[in-house]
Amino acid sequence: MVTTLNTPSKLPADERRAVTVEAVIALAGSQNPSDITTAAIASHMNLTQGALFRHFPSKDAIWESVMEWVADHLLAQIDRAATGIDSPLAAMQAMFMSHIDFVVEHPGVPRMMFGQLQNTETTAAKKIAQTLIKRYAERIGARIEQGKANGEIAPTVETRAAATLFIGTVQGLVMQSMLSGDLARMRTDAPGVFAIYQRGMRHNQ
Amino acid sequence: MVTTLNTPSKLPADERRAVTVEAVIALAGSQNPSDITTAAIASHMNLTQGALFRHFPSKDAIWESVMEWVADHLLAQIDRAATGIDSPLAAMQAMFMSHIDFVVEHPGVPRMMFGQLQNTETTAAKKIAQTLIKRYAERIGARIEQGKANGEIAPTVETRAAATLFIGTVQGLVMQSMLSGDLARMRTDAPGVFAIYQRGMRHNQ
DNA sequence: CAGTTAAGATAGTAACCAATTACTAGCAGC
DNA sequence: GCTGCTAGTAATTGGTTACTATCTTAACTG
Repeated sequence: MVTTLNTPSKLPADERRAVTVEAVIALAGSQNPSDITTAAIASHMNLTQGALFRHFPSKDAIWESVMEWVADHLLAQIDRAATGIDSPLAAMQAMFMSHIDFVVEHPGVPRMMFGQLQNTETTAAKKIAQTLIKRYAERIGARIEQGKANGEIAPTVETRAAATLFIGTVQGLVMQSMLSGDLARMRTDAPGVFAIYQRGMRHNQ
Repeated sequence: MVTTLNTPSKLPADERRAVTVEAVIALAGSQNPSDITTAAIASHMNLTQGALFRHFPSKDAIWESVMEWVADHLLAQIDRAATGIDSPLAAMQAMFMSHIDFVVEHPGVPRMMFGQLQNTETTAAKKIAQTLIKRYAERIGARIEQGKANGEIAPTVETRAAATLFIGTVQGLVMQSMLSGDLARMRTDAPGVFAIYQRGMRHNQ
């Protein structure tokens, strides 16, 4: 009756791919993504290096899967945070905080995003990262337009600039916490930072 | 009378080091810093790879020199932009625009900064990058305090949060332009973005 | 102009990395 | 109980990288 709770040494292909993605995300939390080797990925999941290539045709394909995971989960998380909130500014605040939570839970994610966007050749993984940010900006932009129609947001605000600033604000927080090495600091700093953003957007009265 | 204007084949050590730094900055403008090889650096300056190690003990030492160059020049540029401007908010705007100009002129710089900050081991180059951002934040923080005393900036604004947001704002613009591949877009988007920031900071009346 | 030396060329080396290959254990279905 | 499939191992390959040892040359200097 000694049932082992460890993952079995052999996994079906789709599960193995999922575990691989998780391994990469975990590793990115503690080292520069650009020097995560296939050997490191494999050893982190108790597998030999060569076995990885039974499930992925190349290392690039691994990155592609990882970035897909990131895009799906991040967008789902901010969508979930914003549902049921009528006020555009309040919805944006919920998305902001939920994004921060996501990063604190998965510290490897911003590192991977930065890493992908630095590639000058357009890899598949980079394209996914680009699409993610584009969709993110669209969601924010829609709320801003709502807010303008609403009277909540000043009509003089440029929508594209405001969406850029929103994303930049998150990135700034991430960067500062990467500098200090204290990820939790992001959560405590977030409200004050967002307050200034909100103040810049809100229509007086 | 055929005086060649080309740089001579041999250079004194200090000049060679300066040229090396420039080569790295140029290369970072068109490729991921983490795969700039010593061979690529050397060939970009018409030198053999081995010759580099006459002037630098290691590749890390090259990165150290490069980051020193960045820190010195960026801080000098924003200081120059702000001198003689009494209004804190106006000074911050000048620093903002001047920072954007710096990045447009040296597109490799943000890439290198991101690259350095992703290293988890604390290299000498990373320490310089950290110090740079710390000093930058101090300069911005000082202006914010001036503005509060001045009555120009709302007293409710948290100084640290506002400094974080300032830097994040620049980073957001950089990131968006890296996404689109259109660096010049940064210049056109910058005023609208800064306007929102300024609106969030300013004391009403 | 001769002698010195700093700077560069050439040709390595050891370490590392992604990808491939030959082989094997375990299981399912006829 | 054999057959074939799936997932894995272990060893190896070709290529790249930072760094070095040794020889060569260009540029000052007295």
